[in-house]
Amino acid sequence: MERVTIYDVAAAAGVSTATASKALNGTGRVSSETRAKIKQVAADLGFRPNALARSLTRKRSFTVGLLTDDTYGRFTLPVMAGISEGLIDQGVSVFLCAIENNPELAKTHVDAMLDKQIDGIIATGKRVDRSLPVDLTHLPVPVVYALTAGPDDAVTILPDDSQGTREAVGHLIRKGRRRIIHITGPSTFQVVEERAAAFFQTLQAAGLSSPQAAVLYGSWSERWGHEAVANLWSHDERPDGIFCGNDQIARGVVDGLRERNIDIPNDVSVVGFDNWEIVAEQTRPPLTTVDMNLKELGRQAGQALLRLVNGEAVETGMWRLPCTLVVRGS
Amino acid sequence: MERVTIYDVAAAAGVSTATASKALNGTGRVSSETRAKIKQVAADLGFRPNALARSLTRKRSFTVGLLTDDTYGRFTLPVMAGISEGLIDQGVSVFLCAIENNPELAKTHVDAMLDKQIDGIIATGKRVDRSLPVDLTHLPVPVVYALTAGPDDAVTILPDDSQGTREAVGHLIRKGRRRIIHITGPSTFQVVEERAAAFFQTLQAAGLSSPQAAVLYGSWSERWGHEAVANLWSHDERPDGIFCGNDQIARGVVDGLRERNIDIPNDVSVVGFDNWEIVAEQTRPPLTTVDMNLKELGRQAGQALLRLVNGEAVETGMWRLPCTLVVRGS
DNA sequence: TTCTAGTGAGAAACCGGTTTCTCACATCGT
DNA sequence: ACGATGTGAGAAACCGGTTTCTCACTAGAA
Repeated sequence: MERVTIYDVAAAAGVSTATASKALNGTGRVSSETRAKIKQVAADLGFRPNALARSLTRKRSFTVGLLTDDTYGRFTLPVMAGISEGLIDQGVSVFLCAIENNPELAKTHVDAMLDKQIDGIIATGKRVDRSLPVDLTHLPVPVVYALTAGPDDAVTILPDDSQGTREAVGHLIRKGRRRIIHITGPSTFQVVEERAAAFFQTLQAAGLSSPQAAVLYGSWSERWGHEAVANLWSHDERPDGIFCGNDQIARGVVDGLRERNIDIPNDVSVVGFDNWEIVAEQTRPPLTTVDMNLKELGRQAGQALLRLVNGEAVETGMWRLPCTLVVRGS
Repeated sequence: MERVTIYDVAAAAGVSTATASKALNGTGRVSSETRAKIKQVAADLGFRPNALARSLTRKRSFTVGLLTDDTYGRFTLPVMAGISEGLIDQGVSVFLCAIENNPELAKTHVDAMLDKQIDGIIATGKRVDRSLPVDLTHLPVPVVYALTAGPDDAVTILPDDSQGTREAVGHLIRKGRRRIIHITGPSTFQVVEERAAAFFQTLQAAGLSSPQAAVLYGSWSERWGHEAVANLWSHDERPDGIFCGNDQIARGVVDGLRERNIDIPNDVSVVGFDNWEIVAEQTRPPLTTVDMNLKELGRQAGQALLRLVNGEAVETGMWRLPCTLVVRGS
């Protein structure tokens, strides 16, 4: 079970390791016959270069670190899958580190990754207006931020919440809804503000009235959606279109409406946010919702990091990636 | 931003790199004064050894691979967190590879990890009766299986589904329930069979009748739970205790019962499985459910792998880890 | 024919550590 | 006073690659 080294290949091909290395990597000057022969021998022997040794001289480990504070969350895994998918053909692997909200743990992980000579770091989280509990600004490697706050001069990749909101509200308007409200999370979240602003703007652009009361702030829970419906239906002025801040709220809203025997989507249309399939598909009826394309976001984060690692120029600042409306039954 | 090497430390301390290495690692023969001095110098200079170089000679990379087919799932992340938590103090990092159900992708990832000289692999999945789409039996590194099927002579770590079932059903019995049924997933799943068997056994041991109809097989969805309740309540013989195969089914059951104005937990008690907090806590009332302690499972998988890597003896076969009943309002 | 330029290949240094082996020197017993 | 033993430290080899630099040889130009 001994690994085949480049020495074995060189010996078997009757050349020096220098020539073998050059032949296999397509660098330096080697005649095409020699190159072909060495490649053949390497293939026959099942030679696989030791990435550690290679990294040592190349000063590139083909490894990136993914830092997240979203241990149980639903955001990290799709982002991770996207990163990994976008980088695997370049031979890049991903260290995933879940650091909860623990600064010491974060530091430990960052140090460990640095010691292992990672080429760069992608920081990701669950809130775009909070940064991870560790300072990544003066590291010897580039850092890309995804779904979490980073410094202004870094690349930060986020979903386009405004555009997603326009998609959602536009859909409601096209469905003929006129009394549209927005039930969302705590106003302390930046995305909540952003979506609320886009919400008002879209209504206004469509010439629809937008009373102050049209946005209800609460928590990110089903319970809040349920409760909001109870409040709304205790008054006379009832909406016919509801745009929710996430799928859990939407789920609570739909359940609340169904308990009142309100026909979805004929009497009231509901649109969620996140496209968390496990929630959206099991809601009765299945939720129409906004997908943030997290996998694509991860992929772009990976590509951006790789360009930075290669010293290529990358536009810094916030990148906004479009969301997609997924139309289902609500 | 140049990294400090052991040469810098040695030079600054006026010793050879051999002595510096021995002093810093506590190996070889070095006088305690010299050792102290070198350590001091290393600390002053902020020396951090290059893990790549170290791995090259030590033939230990302090890196393990985690292979999973559970891209969006809720199982992988807790397991991962447990592994990482249990290994980080030993300086071990984790490569996470989401391989979906794609054999080629799996092979690519495994090869990449092997090239990077990982010390071992943990294979994890979403079904204990399915193996990953890649053969891990003849690898040059040890493999531990968690929540997925592995060969008989390997270490496979699983939750103790039977014990979890006993906890759940025992709880119902202690609550005075006498007509207990089990609503669960497809009978093609091994865990479904296992839990059903433990279910019957527990009832029998308590001297309760166990009609064949007491186990209802369906899908892992809320919809199925909802539907099962509709079927049950269209007959006369109604249960007063329901043990569900997962929290989503339980969620459907609870919703179905609430729609029928049945008082939970006074008229009927419901127990779920998984303790998927996002579901269990938002159910009204919150779900009493079985927690599989996935984080602990991950931790143990990590420890077991590390022992194998160190060449220590580890008992092979299936390890069953106890589940914990989490009592909430249902 | 001689000088120059170009080509293919290898020796050796290097990346940054670890480890073996050797050796000078101090200590001890007799 | 002398050999046996023990101790601290360094030279050098090594891990498995990559890369620079040198060199022999060939071909073309003058």
